Amino acid sequence: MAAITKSYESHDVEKKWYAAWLEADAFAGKVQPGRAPYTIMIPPPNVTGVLTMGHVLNNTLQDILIRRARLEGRAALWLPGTDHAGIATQTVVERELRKEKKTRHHLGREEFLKKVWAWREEKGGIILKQLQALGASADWSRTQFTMDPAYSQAVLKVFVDLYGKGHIYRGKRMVNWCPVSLTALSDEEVIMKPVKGTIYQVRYERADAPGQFIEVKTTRPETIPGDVAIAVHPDDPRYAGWVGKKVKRPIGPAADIPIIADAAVDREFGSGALKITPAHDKVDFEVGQRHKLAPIDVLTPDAKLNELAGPELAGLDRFAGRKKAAELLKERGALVKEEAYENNVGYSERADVPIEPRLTWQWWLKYPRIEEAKTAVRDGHIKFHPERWAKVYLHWLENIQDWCISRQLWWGHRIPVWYRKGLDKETLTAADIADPQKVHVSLAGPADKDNWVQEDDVLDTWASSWLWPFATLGWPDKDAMAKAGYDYFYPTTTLVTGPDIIFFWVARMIMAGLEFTHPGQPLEKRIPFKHVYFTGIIRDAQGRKMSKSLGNSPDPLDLIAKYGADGLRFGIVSIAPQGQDIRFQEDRIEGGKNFCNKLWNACRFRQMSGDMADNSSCAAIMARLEPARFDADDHAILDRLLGTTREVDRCFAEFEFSAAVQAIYGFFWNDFCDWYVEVSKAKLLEPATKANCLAIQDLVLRQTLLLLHPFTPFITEELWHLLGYGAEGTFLMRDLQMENCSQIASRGLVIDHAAAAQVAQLKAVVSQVRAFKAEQGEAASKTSEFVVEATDAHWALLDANLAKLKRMMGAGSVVRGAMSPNAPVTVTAFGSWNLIKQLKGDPAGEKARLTKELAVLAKHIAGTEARLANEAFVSKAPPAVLEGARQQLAAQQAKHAEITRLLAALG
RNA sequence: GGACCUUUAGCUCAGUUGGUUAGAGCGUUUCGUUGACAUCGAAAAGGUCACUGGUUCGAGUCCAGUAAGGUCCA
Repeated sequence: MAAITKSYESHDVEKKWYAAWLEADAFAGKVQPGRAPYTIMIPPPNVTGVLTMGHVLNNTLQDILIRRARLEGRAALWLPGTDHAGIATQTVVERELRKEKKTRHHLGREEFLKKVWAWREEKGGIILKQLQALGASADWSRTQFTMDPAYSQAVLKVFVDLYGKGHIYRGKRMVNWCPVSLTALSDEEVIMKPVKGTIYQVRYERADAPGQFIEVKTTRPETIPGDVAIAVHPDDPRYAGWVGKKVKRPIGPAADIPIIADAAVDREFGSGALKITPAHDKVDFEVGQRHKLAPIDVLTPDAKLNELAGPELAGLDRFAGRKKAAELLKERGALVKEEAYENNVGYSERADVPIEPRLTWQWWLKYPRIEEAKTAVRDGHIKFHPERWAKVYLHWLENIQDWCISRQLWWGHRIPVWYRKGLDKETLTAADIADPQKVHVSLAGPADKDNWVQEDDVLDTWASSWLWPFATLGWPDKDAMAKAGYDYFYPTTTLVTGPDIIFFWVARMIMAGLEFTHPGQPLEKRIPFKHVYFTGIIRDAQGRKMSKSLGNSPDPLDLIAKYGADGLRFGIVSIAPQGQDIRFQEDRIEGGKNFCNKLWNACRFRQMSGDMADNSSCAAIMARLEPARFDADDHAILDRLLGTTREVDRCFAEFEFSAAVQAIYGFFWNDFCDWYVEVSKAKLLEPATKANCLAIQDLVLRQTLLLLHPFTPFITEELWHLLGYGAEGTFLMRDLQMENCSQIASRGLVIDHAAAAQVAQLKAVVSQVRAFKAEQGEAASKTSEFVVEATDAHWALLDANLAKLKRMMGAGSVVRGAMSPNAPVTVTAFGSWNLIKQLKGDPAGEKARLTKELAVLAKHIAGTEARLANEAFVSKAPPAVLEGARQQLAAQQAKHAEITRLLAALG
């Protein structure tokens, strides 16, 4: 067996084991009848994406879950992949084209798509490689892409299917138009931002009564040429005589527009009159419809004013047009006032420019299974962690709007609709669309393709990724489904994602799963997952979101190089409390690295302490234990091992990953390294106790490696082999099923809890004596001399543990005797301790010190006495609490008496 | 405007159904390299648990309200 080196070097270990795992096909998700499946579908990262800290957190958690599932003996499948990210990917390739002074239109659709595929082959999906550096144990042989042929078929089939069911329709409606990407967006892709701008108060002159004006307030004067009416509230007495009259449009082509009455007008806002511009505002559009007013669209698709805006404005972009419009209004005396104003403006998520409400033909989806989707979460078939997100989810479903699923892009799933050649798409009626002679909708397309033209638009990327949990398992192709294990792995077990895509993706996947999987079967068979774990968002130390533009995100690959993948994983999980945002601090990652080194060195100590014995299984190690030789420390460490194992079990059940890591950290560092390993040093010198002590160490290390493996897979696999826990050619990560507490306990291990409790008391004495030494200026490593005055019972206990105590507290000798007034003293729960120093004592200083301690003690005693004197407390508090208080008081009083006695001796 | 979250040590955060004198890591200070580990060890200092009321024998924890910060929806 190789000797363990002095410090842990992550790089080679990571490379070696990842390659070995891949070689052994250890990540394969296989159907294993008789075992429960555990399935995770990766939230497919954008194919243009690179690894961010958010991905690190998210994928570390998925890897933790999937590795733990393997250790629990479940058939684990973690299925990876990427999505095609319509706008993002098309933008990346268009940017490259621009370097050659070309646009996609120069190439044409077919050639452009070839370029995108070439880009994807060459540069897309590097994030998946990066995930491997993190140790992700996904089944790479199953990697999927939303534009793969089979996946695409599923997407198109769903379109045709939903169209056939009447869920999809084509409609000319107001959409969120991105003037940079030149496509419609869904409501979810619009981000509302408060914007400081100007509000203009504009007056419109009565056509029939010159000199009379009606005033409106607007932030968008450049749209005045598109005004078709002025609206007032029907019950507004100020305008009772005005409705039905006409006013002159102050700029743009001259026209008289009517004053109309509509209840949608807010009487409190401005003067209570509203300009109606149906082509450029959602509310105005609805008003226009009600009053049968034809919209006038004064903007081009890239948000420049068009000729309908009139010659002064035509050709200007919307912001320049706004300024110009204000100037024109001023010149014509129509501008009453302008003032600073802040309002919420919708921005395009991708292009970060204000969207334009725009009237266009689009494909819309009426969501299926809305009620079932609510039920699934409300009744707990799908559990959200933390639970509170359920409320956000349900609220969205309560207010759900039809989904605009068409995008004016080339990269994506082209909508499987064909129009008869020569049809004017702009003027199609609902009846036309329903006519199979005019519009054809199918997977295969029309037989006589030459007579038809396919729809130009593609589907929203989310209209493909909402099928992810089952389209990745071969759906809807029966053979592919059988091969992928669809019936076995679906519904999946857990989804790990960020709350920012709860509507985009989570809610839509639920509806898709309910609609398309296992028709006719109960809801719990059709849901796409049983648990959804929402991670927090990683922020920088100042609490800002990490972003490329701020440059405040560290490169995870740099962190891996610096601290190791295990260090990064351990660190990031330790600072990720459930459901809260995370402030990233690199020192926590350093802490992860240090923990790995500590683990490494504890194993190194074991290896140096004695020859390795049979470590081939938990049972083999248990057989080496000698319970008859157990001392209190042996009982205590095994007690803590079992307690920690139980705690980690609980944490996994509750999705409390950081708590799990902290439990393991505390146990291993404080209980094992700081105490048990140290007390072992005395035992290992004794032939009678050595073998048992080594067996206990072997057991603790083995079980700790198992608990840790999901969090730090590389170092645990390495140590597993270095300490002989696994045979060559086997893997902890694949071939091992961990024993749980009850299994260990059932092998005849009996923990003496009283003995374990005694260790806590001795620890307290050691700690107190160490502090006493430090206070007295004695170095911890110095072997100090002590005289102890104690009762027979206390001395007996101290005497039985003397070798260990001396080592732990740094004592040369500890002898029983009377306290000397010339030596400093500390009063412990196990007698009074004199520190014998070469220098003469300092009675005055000693007196002051003890007096101070006495005062603190007296305060505590008074508090405890008051509590116990309270009749209500004594009669109502539970017996255990009462007994605790009484014992505490007795201990405090005994210490008080002892210090009083020592003070008296000082004179 | 509606909903939710957060507020505990210098910093980042734990604190499970209310129960002794509120914890951890980092940072700070002091001391220390004897054979696991200086990526370490020993110890110390540091908190009016945001605020105001209430319930209770007992409140960081439960209830009501206030303030500050944040997120989502409209």
